[in-house]
Amino acid sequence: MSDLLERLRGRGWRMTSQRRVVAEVLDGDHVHLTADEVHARAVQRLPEISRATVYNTLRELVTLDEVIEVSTDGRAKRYDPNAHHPHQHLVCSRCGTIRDVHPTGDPLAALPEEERFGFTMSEVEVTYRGLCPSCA
Amino acid sequence: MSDLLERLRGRGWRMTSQRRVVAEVLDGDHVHLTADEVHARAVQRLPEISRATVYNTLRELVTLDEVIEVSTDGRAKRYDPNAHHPHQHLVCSRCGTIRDVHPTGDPLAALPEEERFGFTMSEVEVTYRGLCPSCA
DNA sequence: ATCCTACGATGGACAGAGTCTAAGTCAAGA
DNA sequence: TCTTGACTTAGACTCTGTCCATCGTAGGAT
Repeated sequence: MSDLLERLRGRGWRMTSQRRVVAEVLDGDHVHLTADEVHARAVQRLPEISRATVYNTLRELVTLDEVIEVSTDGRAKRYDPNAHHPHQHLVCSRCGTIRDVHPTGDPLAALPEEERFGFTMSEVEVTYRGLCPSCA
Repeated sequence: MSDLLERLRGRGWRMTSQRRVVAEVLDGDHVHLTADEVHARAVQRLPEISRATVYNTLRELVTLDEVIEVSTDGRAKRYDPNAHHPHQHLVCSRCGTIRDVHPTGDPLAALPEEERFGFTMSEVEVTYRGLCPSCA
């Protein structure tokens, strides 16, 4: 993650304690936190940090492709720091747990030319749903 | 869609004018409307219908697998009446247009056993993203 | 080391999407 | 026709996220 801080600095990011803390929180464990969860953890380390700053910082990290935004449930978006290894998500329909998974093959290839309607394809997002072992 | 009304009646649904109107709106053109868009169209036909009723009815239709809930943009959920033909979605990253598409093969098959982490798989949701001809 | 200033942080108001509740209404079976 | 529980309503409320005016400070210039 010091990598991340380095990269950001290299891109002209002004390094503030708030931004550092947000980056550190994301680096913690590779879970998929909501913005408010990130905020809650950030507050542990830097009590004055505001919600707006966390939202702003997350938005920037997404723009810079350092973090992926995932919305698996139509409620709060979740932030996935594992942005440099292409992967998809497996979600438990009951408890909402999210796991990163790696399907075989290129999912884009499954869409035949005549089903692309002249679109310029750029990405595919796959969400597998089911029950996790504890919920099943 | 009269089919739908029949099926719902068969399942013990109390048939009210509000529910009928919501079903008719969904049957209109096969676009992917948000709940508030459904409400706006329902009001044309039944001015007193309330937002809460539209939300309730949509939720029930989703529970009964008569309509699919799609959240492609992390904002308002959209409702897809094409629930009886399995399909996926192609979304324009700029204008948000959604098209139903039919990939080849079973997307579930792409997830190898060892990547399922003991989950009982039930469905896969694939969203292709790109620019539509008008936006490209 | 200090000064400047533009970029970033703050918090509180605001907005969009959706849910809940208490009270009123009505579909459909007796 | 009567009855009753399911359905509807309006509006308050919650949750997620954005905006704005103001204040603070990182980091280059001196």
